[in-house]
Amino acid sequence: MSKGITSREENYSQWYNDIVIKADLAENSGVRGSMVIKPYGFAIWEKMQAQLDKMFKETGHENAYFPLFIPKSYFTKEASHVDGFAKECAVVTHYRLKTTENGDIVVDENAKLEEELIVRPTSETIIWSTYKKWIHSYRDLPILINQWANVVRWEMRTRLFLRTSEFLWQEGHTAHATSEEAIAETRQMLDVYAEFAEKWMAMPVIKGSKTESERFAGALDTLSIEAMMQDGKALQAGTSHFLGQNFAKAFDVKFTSKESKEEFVWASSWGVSTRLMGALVMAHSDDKGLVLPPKLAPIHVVIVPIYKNDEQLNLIKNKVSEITDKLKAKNISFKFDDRTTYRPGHKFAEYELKGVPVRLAIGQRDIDNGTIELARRDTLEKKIYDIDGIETVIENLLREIQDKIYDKALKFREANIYKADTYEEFKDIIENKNGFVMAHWDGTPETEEKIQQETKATIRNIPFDSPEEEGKCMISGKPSKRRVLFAKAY
RNA sequence: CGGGGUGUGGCGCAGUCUGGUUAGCGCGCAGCGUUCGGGACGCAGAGGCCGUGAGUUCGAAUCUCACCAUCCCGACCA
Repeated sequence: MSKGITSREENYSQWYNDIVIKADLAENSGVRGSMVIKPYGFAIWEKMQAQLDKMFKETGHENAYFPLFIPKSYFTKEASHVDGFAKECAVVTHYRLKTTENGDIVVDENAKLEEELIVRPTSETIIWSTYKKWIHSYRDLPILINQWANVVRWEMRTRLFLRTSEFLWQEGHTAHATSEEAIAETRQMLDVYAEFAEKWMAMPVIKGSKTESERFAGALDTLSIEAMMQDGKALQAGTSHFLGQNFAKAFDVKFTSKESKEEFVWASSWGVSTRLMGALVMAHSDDKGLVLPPKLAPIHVVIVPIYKNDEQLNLIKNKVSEITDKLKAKNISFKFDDRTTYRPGHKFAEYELKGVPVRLAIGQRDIDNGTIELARRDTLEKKIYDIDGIETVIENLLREIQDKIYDKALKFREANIYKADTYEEFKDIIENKNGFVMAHWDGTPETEEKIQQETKATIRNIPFDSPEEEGKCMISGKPSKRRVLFAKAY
């Protein structure tokens, strides 16, 4: 029984909170809806960032940085974009405080800004107002830029990592000469996200297009990857938007084409956020704590010494340094936990909580026999190995764990994805089985809305790999060419 | 923004209904000793203007009012 972690069965959402807090990933701050990301949590985020950044650069993108503040007038140029974000914007109205006679600090009303500044909820507007200056000719295109930044969306209800008022993310903003090229970029980046989710986070995802009503504010098309969490709910893990010429028109960004014609620029934008941390937790962890895929674990191997006196400890230390030299050579990260203030059992529990993939325990008994105990976090299995060659065992095991937790997540998803042909069936699955439902839909926002109202399930996306098949909408009976993905979502 | 809950040592809570000497408990913390192959044990410690303000009362953690903070559920959203 783990100390202080609510079981998934008992209360899934409390379980999630417990893991985030007890594994030392993050905590609530003094600011409503904003969290402190703690060193261990941030280390995982840094690993995610490093890999994503590498993938962005491999696909030809460069990093840049745009301002946190957006003048209100920029923000309001693209109508549907404003509609989408207006209700959740933090606004800066003053630039100075003053001290009153009784010592209170108050806003200085004389320091009112001429034009209010919006704290960016996303950066399309500030970036497109900048691109206007950069783009004149087809020779200036494409522009392939990413930025790592924080954004603020004033959410009604927040949850650590899954939805916070301020969050960290990356946002790519690209400009192209043709529609085809922008569409290809949009799709390419979705593929990058999917690859990252599956190969690094060990989290299978379903790629598809959003319906019109779920589209990003200002986009012509929004693509998403959707992952299934252990409670059967969907989590949107990344989005990539084809923006058409909407922002180019709003910000008057034109270029002269090869044919000497003046044309508006085509755009894409795409992003993933610290929400991925929440996805990572909910995809793999168990009632004992976090389970991390080795590729994102800050520490691959923890080594716990078991000893009765200094003499034994010194023997162990010597042996361990031989092992760690070999781990270093293989680029496997490790921690030798020789704290004298905690006993081994305490450390075992602690690293299980933190999801360290592999644990080694070594005591006098092992020194005498030339052995070492290895425990893997994903299955909690323990086994005795010869110290000789342990680094190779670990190297292979890390790879195996990475694959195994992916397989486990995939099997779980497959076991919890259903087909429904009637609305009765559909409602039964959504209410009683928890999971994804593939069903026919007539393509209208009205039907989508009705289903959401009645069941709380939404269309997560229209999967790319959903095969063409003749069907009838389960509500209206109108013809439908393929099934779409329904689920309750985070 | 609607509904509900909670504010008491660092953390988690009891005490509040039925006001009364010194506000308890568990964990944690600091000390000594014994321990150390799955969250150790003993001994003896430190640490509280009971969320804020006003009121009722001889007397308030406890009753009243207001405010603030925070969490959960809904609507909205990555």
